[in-house]
Amino acid sequence: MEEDIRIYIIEDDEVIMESLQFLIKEELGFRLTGGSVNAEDAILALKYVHSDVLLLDVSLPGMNGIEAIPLIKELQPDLNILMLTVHEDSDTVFSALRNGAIGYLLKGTPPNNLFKGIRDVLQGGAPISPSIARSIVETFRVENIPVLSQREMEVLIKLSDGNNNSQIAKELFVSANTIKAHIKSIYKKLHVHTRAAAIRKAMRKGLIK
Amino acid sequence: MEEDIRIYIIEDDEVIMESLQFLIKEELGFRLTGGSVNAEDAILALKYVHSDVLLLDVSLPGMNGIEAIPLIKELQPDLNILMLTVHEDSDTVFSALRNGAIGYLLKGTPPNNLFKGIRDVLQGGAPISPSIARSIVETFRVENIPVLSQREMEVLIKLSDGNNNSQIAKELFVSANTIKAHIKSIYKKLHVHTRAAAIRKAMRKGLIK
DNA sequence: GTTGTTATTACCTGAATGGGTAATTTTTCT
DNA sequence: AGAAAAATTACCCATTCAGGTAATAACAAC
Repeated sequence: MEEDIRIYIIEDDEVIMESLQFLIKEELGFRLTGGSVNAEDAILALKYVHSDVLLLDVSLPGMNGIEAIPLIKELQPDLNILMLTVHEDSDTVFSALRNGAIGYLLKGTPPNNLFKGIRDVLQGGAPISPSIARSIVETFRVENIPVLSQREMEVLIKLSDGNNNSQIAKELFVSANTIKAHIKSIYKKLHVHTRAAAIRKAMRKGLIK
Repeated sequence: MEEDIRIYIIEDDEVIMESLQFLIKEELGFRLTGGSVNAEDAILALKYVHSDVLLLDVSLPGMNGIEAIPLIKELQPDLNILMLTVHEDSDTVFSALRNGAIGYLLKGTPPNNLFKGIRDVLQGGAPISPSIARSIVETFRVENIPVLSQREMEVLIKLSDGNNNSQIAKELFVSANTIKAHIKSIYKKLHVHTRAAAIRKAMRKGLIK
């Protein structure tokens, strides 16, 4: 009773795009959620379409795939990004990984390897050098420590003390509406939607003790 | 514009009790919130009376002062407990400190020292060996790790993931009311009143990661 | 065999939260 | 000087939370 793996594709080459779409549509356990021919369009679409895996071409017209990664991660932090590349150029791959991609697939790879790579990701692996690559990735990735403004930090700390919005407002001599605004902003930066989750994430990231 | 320091006394010796009550009533900046002649009565009263400092006689009829400490701490975790003792018996003092008392006052102490001792506490000190005692206390105190039941832990973890009550209810196959009950119980054990504070405390205590 | 803890559910109420949108002011960076 | 980011406030709305009270059942401890 597994759910389909939802896949989104960003690829400008028509032939490759159609071939990938065809393969995914036909393969059991996979579902296509959409596709774009450039990063800019994709970023607009990805605000609304949620997927498990993104196949992202490295070379795109306009913004290239690697530049797009952090922007996409902003939208969907938990989306697993796999780069699509023609040859295994280590510089390219490394900067992709450093930016937040989880692995890469070679464009010439046979369908079965492609599917295996995608399934690997969902099981916590990283395609191509399955396990080792993953640990390298973790090491190299620049720990995306969210930057909260000074004011947001003050709010966060009081939040963690168990204060509610109006209590914080009083202590900081501003209106409760302001505190709400700050908290919304904190949620956005930490990618959470509740106070409880915000505190946990903030503690894990070392923002508060 | 300082607020009065609110003091509660538990002392079975009538003479000493009256003498302390008199002193506190007369002294500027101090206010008596109540008194009991034994721990059992006090525990009932302390459910309703909030104070800053509790003067607690070591030797009491029935439950002694030291045994009473953890029970009182359950009711008012932030209450500063000062033991009243006749002689500086280190065993007694140490077990009091280990149980959660913050310091001790000798019964023969002149009024001014008494007041100073109490003021010390409110300023983060610990009477008798003002600063050093404090750090010793912290070291010796058995870290009262709250014991959450298995079910409460499950709820806590899901809470920290940012789930709300009804989401947790679904995942655990019980009603949202049940989750509410568990969360209330968690709050009681952790001495908090909000989710945010619960998460922080739980993380600090190592209950969750 | 009674007492205590845990788990479960329910109902009520007022307060608080999270999300959306929008606008102004101040700071900061370029 | 002009653009971008941070801080401020406001209003609306539906949902959620926190606290209080209460009751039942299962199970362990004493």
